[in-house]
Amino acid sequence: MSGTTGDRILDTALISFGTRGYDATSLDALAGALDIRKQTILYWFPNKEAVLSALIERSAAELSLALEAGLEGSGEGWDKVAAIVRAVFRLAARRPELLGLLREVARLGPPAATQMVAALDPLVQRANIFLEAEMDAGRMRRHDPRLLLLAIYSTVIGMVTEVEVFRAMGEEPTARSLVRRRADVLGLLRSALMTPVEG
Amino acid sequence: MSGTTGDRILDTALISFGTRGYDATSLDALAGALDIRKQTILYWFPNKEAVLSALIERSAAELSLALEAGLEGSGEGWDKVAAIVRAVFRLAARRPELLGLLREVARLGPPAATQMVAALDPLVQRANIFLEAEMDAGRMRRHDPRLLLLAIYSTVIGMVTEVEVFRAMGEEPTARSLVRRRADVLGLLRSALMTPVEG
DNA sequence: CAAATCCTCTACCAAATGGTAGACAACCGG
DNA sequence: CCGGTTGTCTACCATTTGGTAGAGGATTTG
Repeated sequence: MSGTTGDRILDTALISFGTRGYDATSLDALAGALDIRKQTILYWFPNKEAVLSALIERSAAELSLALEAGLEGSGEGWDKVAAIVRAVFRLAARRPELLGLLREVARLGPPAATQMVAALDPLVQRANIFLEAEMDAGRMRRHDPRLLLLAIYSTVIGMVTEVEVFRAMGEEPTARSLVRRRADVLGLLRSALMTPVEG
Repeated sequence: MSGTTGDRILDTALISFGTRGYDATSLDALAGALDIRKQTILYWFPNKEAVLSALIERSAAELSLALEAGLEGSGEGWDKVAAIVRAVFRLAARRPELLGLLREVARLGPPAATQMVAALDPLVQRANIFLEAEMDAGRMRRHDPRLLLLAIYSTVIGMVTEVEVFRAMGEEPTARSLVRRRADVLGLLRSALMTPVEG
């Protein structure tokens, strides 16, 4: 995967924290998955919390990178929103742990959640500015941009990370099902966000 | 709060599982909060998992009761959706643990998630039938009703339970902020779901 | 080549966890 | 008033947890 043992630890921690959860991942289990001893982890990080903290920083960076692309390129208006939503679904398919971690950290609360939100702040700012501009241009319905962002976040992240609910409802977590969900979310969001075209 | 010690245990477990989480709640802590010994818990329930299981059953019933009311009374079309969303927000204000538990159980996965979904199945069925009828009547945009339900679920539950994200973003969890979120969600959902009135 | 640095390991440890065994008091029907 | 049931407790226990202490091999550096 990557260079130092420290990096490998974070790689594995991402998967385990992002799927099983932080509490449910013991240092021993983490070490076991890497075929090293727990003391090696504690050499690279002073304690378990520090592993999470470093992981948050790294993951926020990767998340930002993946989504900034959407905010950067690709037209404006709805196209841009769609591009970002697509980017999130792409992440859900290729790196589900990353979104899982986001959710887990949100659940853990401070200080982890605070750190994650802080690390994602630039992204949030850009999104806010974009949304306001769209509203000013009359392409999007007026809303409090912060609330709007959180609503979009809830919807998309939920549709992408509530694996267990889907499984329990009989939806197998296949690539096909993910595509269907994406189409649905896109349709819903367009109706919800965009002002109807007149003509 | 209520009758038997078994009930009191569930009362307290609801709060703790629903806010701190299942893993983060030890039997000792649970007992401590009730000023009893952990062995008393293990007298009423064979093990920790059984506490969760009983709690799920009880909470699903309460949840159903609170929401069935919305599905039962109050007009049709949008009014009904709004009534249910309002019911959820009312729960968020009065019994946040209940929604917290829902979320926690969804995260825990089988068997807990499966049990919860099964217990809520009647509610889901009714909601599905309602949505299909609305679509057939042309009042709502066409969607796969299951996906639609999950999208609404994600949005509303997210906006109501992602306390930590809101806090980390500087939104204090006040009653006022909850009301604003409710208004926003209602607005968004109406645009997303309902076919525009023509005339 | 010696000394320091870097990295991983073995050996522990105290605290907490879920759970078992069984004493003991209160209560209740015959 | 007595035998059984019910409910809570004390006393343990094995396992797991996050973490410490420090030995020892490799690698770099003077």
